[in-house]
Formats: sequence, C-alpha cells, structure tokens
Amino acid sequence: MPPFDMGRPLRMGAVGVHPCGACPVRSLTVCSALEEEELSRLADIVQLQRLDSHQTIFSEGDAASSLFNVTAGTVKLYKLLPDGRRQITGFLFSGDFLGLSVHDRYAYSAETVVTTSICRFPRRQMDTLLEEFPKLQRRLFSMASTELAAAQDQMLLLGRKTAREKIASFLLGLSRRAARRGQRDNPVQVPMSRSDIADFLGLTTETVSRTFTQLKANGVIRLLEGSKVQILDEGVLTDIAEGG
Amino acid sequence: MPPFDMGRPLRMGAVGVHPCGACPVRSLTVCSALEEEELSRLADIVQLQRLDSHQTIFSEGDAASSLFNVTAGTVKLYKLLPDGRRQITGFLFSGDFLGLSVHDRYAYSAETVVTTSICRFPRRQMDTLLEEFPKLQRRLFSMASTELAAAQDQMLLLGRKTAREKIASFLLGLSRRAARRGQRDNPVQVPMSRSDIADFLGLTTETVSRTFTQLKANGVIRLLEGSKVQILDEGVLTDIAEGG
DNA sequence: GGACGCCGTTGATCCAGGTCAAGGCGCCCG
DNA sequence: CGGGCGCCTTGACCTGGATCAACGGCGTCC
Repeated sequence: MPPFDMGRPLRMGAVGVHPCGACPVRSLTVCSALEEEELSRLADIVQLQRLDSHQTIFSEGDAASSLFNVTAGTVKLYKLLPDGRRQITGFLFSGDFLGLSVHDRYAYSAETVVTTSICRFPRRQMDTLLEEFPKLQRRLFSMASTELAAAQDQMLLLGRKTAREKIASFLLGLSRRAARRGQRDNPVQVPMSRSDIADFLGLTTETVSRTFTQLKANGVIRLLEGSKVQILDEGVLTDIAEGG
Repeated sequence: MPPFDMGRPLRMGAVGVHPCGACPVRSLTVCSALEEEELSRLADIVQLQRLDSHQTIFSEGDAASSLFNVTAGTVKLYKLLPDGRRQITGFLFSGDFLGLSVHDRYAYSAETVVTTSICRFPRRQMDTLLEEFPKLQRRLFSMASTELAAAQDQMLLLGRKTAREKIASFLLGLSRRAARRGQRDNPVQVPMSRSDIADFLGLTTETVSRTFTQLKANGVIRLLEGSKVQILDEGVLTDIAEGG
C-alpha cells in the first residue's frame, strides 16, 4: 500500500480555504466564469482526484453521474465498435472538461493517458449550481460550442485528409493547444502512444510511424527524447496540413 | 421577376397573431422550451425565409450574425479544403437548428439541399432573449450536447467503418431521424445526391453507388421512385452498420 | 541478470476503395 | 421533339494505406 492513497477522492469543501482560488488552470476552465463567492460554492461540491496512467474514468453507457475538469495530465475519449475497432474522439488536457451526456448516459469512454488530476462535480449538485449561476451555464455552453467546432474539424480530417495531412494537422493542433495553455509549443509534448494517435486519426500504428519517419526525412520535424516533437518548419507543416 | 419574392424575409412580429404558436415543428425545436408569452417575444425577432434548393444560407468565415431553425426541407453543413475537397459535417431537417459559432464567425458553410423554410434569429436579439429566458439557454445547450454526441458517432463512422457499414449507418440514421420527426421512416426519403452522401461519409460517388447496388443485391434494401429507400430487413441493416 | 512483453520501426505484400472512363436515363430548354 | 447536361451506374485499373511479419530497444519482474 502506498503511503498516500491518491486515488481516494478528496473533498475540498472541508478545508478552510478552498483550493479553486489558487487553481493554476482556472482561467482555462469552466470555473473562469465565476467570482470568488460563486467559486467557493463550486469548491463545496468538487472532489479532486489523481489517477495513474491508463485508468478508466468512466465507460460508454455508464450512468452520467458527474462532470469533470482536467487540471493536469492527459485524457482520451473513445468509442468502440463491437469487434473492438476504436475511434478516439478527442484528447483532453488541463483546462478541458468532460462528461456531457444525453439521456443521462455517457456516450463514450474516458481514460487517462498519463498521470492525471481531475476535478469531479456530481451532476445533481452541478445542475443546481447551473440554475443558480447562469454565467456558469453560458460558459459551459460556450465550451461545448468550441468542442463542436473542433469535432467538425476532426470530421474533415477523418473523411478527407491523407495520412500525411492528418499527422501534420495533429502535430499543429497539439502545439497550438499547448500554447493556449501557456505551455511549451515547440518542441511539443506528444504524451500518447502511436496506437492512440492511430485511433484518433483513423490510421494504423504502422502508418503513423511511417509518416513520422517521412516528415522527419523531409526535414519538417525532429523526434526528440521524452516523446517530444520539434517542429522545424511550421509554415511547411501548415501547408501540408491544409493539403498544400 | 417572380410574382412573389419568396426569398424576401418576412417579419412575423408585424402580424396580429404570431405564427410560432401554430408552428408544426415547434415541439422539435429550440422553441419547445417556451411558454406562450415567451414565444411571442421570440416571434418578435424572427424572420421566416423560404429558399430554393442549392441556395447558400451562409459561408464559412462569414460574420455569425444569426441563428437559424429549419422548419421544412433539408440543409447540409460542410467544410472545404483549399483544393476543393469537401466534408459534409451534417444534414439538418425540420426542427434542427444551426448557426452556433465561436469567435463570431461561422466555422462551416450551410446550403439548402431541397426547397427549405428557415426561421432566422438575429444573434444580438437572440442573446438578449437567452439572458432573459434561461430555459431557452438550457434548451440550446441540450441541443448542442446532442449534436456533439452525433458528431462523435460520425467520427467513429469516418475513422473506423467500411463503406458498407457507413452506408448502412447512414440509412438507419436517416430513418430514425425521420421517425423522431413523426415522418415516414420506411421507406425513407433520401433527398440528397450521391455526391452529398459521399462527402458526408468520406467516400466517392462511385463507391456510394456501388454499395447501394450491393445492398440491393443482398436483399437488404430496395431503391424506390422519388429518392426513397425501402429497408427490407432492419435487423440485418443494423448488424451491418455495427460491423456484424 | 536474463527473459519476457510492449512499443516503435521497417519491410513485403495485399486489397478496399479511389480514379479514370464510358454509357444510360431523365429533365429542362429551345 | 430533339439536343444537351447533370446525375447515376457500371466497368477496368490503380494505389494509399492496411495487413502480416520481423526485429531492436527498453522497462519490469522473477
């Protein structure tokens, strides 16, 4: 047994000063909509959780009992076909939220990619706060709209882009999101496996690997230690991503 | 010049009894969230428009000045790559809404597939109503969540399904949505061209055509007059759609 | 410290679906 | 009523990426 059970939820409302005020990613999250007073109400219902890599947060079809905020790490969302084929519908990083549902069931599964911290908001209590704070509702709506736009980009990628264009788009997307979070955008961290990338882009691991090799040979990127990728020519990579 | 200019917007607030009360698809739309009093406020800002087939409603990158509700007909949403490759991200029917945006620009283009009626809500005024009627906000959020779930299904389809599975899923999807609108679900109307279907499913028109022929030869469907498709064995079609 | 297993890479071959080409069949328009 | 133009279908062939296979590196567990 470990000295601290980090998997056990931590009720933050219990401590004197709630942690949301000091949350380093607050400005990125749904919580940025709130003032101090409201924030403390949110803190009353939140549970912090730290999860190892490759842990399931919830599975497709589970009762959708919570909403979540990623505060550190990486999460993947995916859907499966009965024979095991998998489509990863998104990767989430700090500041991103997950857990929206229709008909009270999650429509996809969520799993950590690396060690990850999340805030869990029980849906019932969250619904109450949403009624009480329209700002929160609006912020959630705006984040869902952004998600929807990203989903449409991903459909264009999946339906109409070549392997090379998919990989280029993927790397640029990772880099831009890192920048938005205030993290290093070049070289960019690529924490997920080839197999995860393949299932996100509608490819196989072999094709992902070959395409990285090819972009490297073309002098567009470099593969670095610690799953980092250096973008050597962003202009060219952008052109490739757009089919140029 | 035509005797009536049906393309000219019709301000409905001007007439004595607003038309939303009698709207035949109200229960399907965002408007179902509202009571009579609120509905008339919505009617004050709405413009009804009737459009011929293949008319552009707005284009990707346009200032997002309105939200829309489809009340009759069919609309397609799509994104283009610079070289003209196209991905249709969704088809809309009566009751569906469109026009959500991020950063005040539409992220996709919208075009009618057949003769179509839409309600146009100017964004500025809509925003005011959203503030005033949280129910409306919640309804819009819920519809966006549903859209998001559909987008994830479509990603699974685009990334991981075969041509046969894609066509089967497409027909079942059309049929189920028709049923939800209270329309005939079998035989099901397929108002869009092979080329539209191809660009929705990430295929070519040739492959779409061949796959229809193949499903017909297998006795799963029949192609009828007037762009209708009869589903002869829904169980088999469902199995095909899920990779069975 | 050795063996095993997982991940990533590379090579050889295959095939689903794309591309190119040719008609057929309505439908509109003169 | 005839010609032309979009659509749809079908056929022949091609190819990008999948599949199958082998192997090296590296971490983990006896």
